[in-house]
Amino acid sequence: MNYLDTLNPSQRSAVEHIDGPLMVIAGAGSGKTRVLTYRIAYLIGNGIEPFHILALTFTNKASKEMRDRIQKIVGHEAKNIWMGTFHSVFAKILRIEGEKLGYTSNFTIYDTEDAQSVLKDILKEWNLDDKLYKPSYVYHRISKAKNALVSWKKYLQSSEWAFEDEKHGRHRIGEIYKEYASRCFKANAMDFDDLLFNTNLLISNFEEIRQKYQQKFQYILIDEFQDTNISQYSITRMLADKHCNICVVGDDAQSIYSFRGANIENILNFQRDYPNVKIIKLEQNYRSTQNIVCAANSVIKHNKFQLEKKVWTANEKGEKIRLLKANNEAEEARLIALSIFEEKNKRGLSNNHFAILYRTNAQSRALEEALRRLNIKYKIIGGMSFYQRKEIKDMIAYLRFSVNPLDEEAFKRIVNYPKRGIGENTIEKLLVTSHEKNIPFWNVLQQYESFFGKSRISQAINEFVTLIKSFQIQIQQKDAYEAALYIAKMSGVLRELYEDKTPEGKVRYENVQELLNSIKAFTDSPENTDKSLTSFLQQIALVSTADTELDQDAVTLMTIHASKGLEFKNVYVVGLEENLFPSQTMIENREDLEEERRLFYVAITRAEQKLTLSYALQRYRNGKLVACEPSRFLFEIDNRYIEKVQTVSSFSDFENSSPSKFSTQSFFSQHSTTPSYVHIPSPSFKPASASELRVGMRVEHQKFGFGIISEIDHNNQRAKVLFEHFGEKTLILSYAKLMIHLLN
DNA sequence: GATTGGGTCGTTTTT
DNA sequence: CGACCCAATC
Repeated sequence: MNYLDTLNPSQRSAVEHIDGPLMVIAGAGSGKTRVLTYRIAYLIGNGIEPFHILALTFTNKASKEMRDRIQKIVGHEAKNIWMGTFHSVFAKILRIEGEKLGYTSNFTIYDTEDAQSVLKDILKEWNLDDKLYKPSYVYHRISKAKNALVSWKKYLQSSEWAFEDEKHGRHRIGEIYKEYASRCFKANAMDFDDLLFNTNLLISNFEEIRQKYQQKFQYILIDEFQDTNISQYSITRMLADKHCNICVVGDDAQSIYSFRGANIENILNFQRDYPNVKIIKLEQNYRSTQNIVCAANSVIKHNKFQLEKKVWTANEKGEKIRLLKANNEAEEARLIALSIFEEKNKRGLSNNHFAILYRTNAQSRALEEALRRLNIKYKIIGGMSFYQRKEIKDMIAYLRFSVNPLDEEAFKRIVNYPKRGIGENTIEKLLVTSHEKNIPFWNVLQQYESFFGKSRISQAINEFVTLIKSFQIQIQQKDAYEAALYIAKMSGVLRELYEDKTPEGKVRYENVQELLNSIKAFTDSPENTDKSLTSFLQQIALVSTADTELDQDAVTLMTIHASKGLEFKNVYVVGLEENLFPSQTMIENREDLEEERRLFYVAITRAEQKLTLSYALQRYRNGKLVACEPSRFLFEIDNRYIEKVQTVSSFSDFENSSPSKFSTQSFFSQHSTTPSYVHIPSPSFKPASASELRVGMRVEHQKFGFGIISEIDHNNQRAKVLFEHFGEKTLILSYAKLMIHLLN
């Protein structure tokens, strides 16, 4: 097996360990994915059947990538490995076995929005103060309980949880939890946490199911183990109970998901639960330069909680880490965009070698604008995903409701969209009757007249019921695509959007078409054996923001959380300001601050060759401009690895630097965003590359901006300039005074 | 029951 | 700045 020869001794011993518990502590960039894939290939090479292997990853993308890589070594057999995220694998199992718990196989998966909407209804009905009982907070609390395997019954009994709630004056959370669980159950729906919670119930309460899956999953592998929660660990432990062939891979220094219930102590628990565990540490980093690795180490050493580990690298020393200071958010974005532009020119890199990482999704705006101005292609991972758009959620709600007519959240979205004359009062009446008499509202709907009598409204409701029933028939008879197409047409959603001729309306129409295309792709793909609509819905409910394809040539913008597991030649980490990163809410708690620092560690270790950090002195928050201080994390990096970059960052800096380097000239242009030409000031100046020349500009003594040279035309002594502006959104130029700055 | 306008409010990270 | 909620009208 020649692929083994490419491994170092630690990696190799991890790969060749077949039986018994194994824990791999893998530092950043130490070839963790490689070890996992080779290990699975090695198991198969040693006669273990692929369908006896269960591999759990953090994102769908990671599992897809791993499956592809295994396939390259072992061939088509890789298809039979059970591989996926915790949520997707257990959703699959629940579809098969869920009846034991009272769910049907076409249960709905409620996303965060659906779940919070259920909670909102309860809080409203119970007249609870929605400041004290914010749906997001209640949801978080219930989620936390579920992930710690605390049922609503236990929650109500436990003094510990009640104590925590009473401390904040929220003594009714237990009751809300109970009501919420009951409503989800009646809707034949599970939220994200239920997928794990119910799997736990299934495996612990049903002997025959436990044995069945213990027998099936003889070899279990878990990636990103540091980010698993109690619920996830409990499932895998029960599954591994018989054969004890469980291999976990993780890095305590990269545990960044405690807000989702991730429990870093699982690493310690694992050693306690499996005393004969073999522990292997992967400490050589193959990804980054020495400077980057050392800087990362100098940061993480400030944390108290960590396993002993020395990450090192044999790579070259590399450049120092650059630190940029900007006056404000917009300028920070400009500096980054400019740096990418110059870096591309200087080293012939392409867009996909760059990533910009930030703490919160909202930070992407300024960056987008700056990149657009320089015509640099970019893509944003996360933020508002395709499936979260209103028109898509509406369309999906039709599909969901047709598949599962108990799905209350889907019902509420579509019952009066497009308009049918069924208003809020009617819906409210309907749902109250359903809850009070304990009759599924789908039944109330069908017998609306016998409850409320004949009226214009009952007419509308009957038509709606007939419509949905026709959809149900389509679903039974046709594949997912044909059924969905029928539903899109007959429901009136397509027509409604088609008739909207505003630009946004057109985009929405196209988006729904795009959704239909993706359903077509789903039914056409030979990899999907189950082509039902149910199966499609299940899959899309669990796609994550990090699953987006990365291969097109664009600069990647994303949160640090979404960047886990990825690597880029050049990385920019922006917004390093106190109260932003580390975030304000994290600063109050010492332990949380450690997690925040791990987040910084993750950000740094994404970079292969060049790392740039930046912060702004002013930033907009709540629409107000506030002064910012540099992040405490910046002071924790050992000075040896940092270079502070003096940037020409404002017009006055520009004007005050050495006068001999300037020349002024008049300048005419139609519009600021179109490229313009400027004359190169001194005939003797022959810039070797575009990046050696910058242009500053002043209009009417106050508006100002910078341009950068994108092309040099030596024959005509002129250069093409792309202008960008700050201070004004659009600036139509009629006359400007230019200052040409020669960097050399 | 639908449509419009004004006012308020808030900001972490995600399966 | 924008998303969301509520009250006042058609």
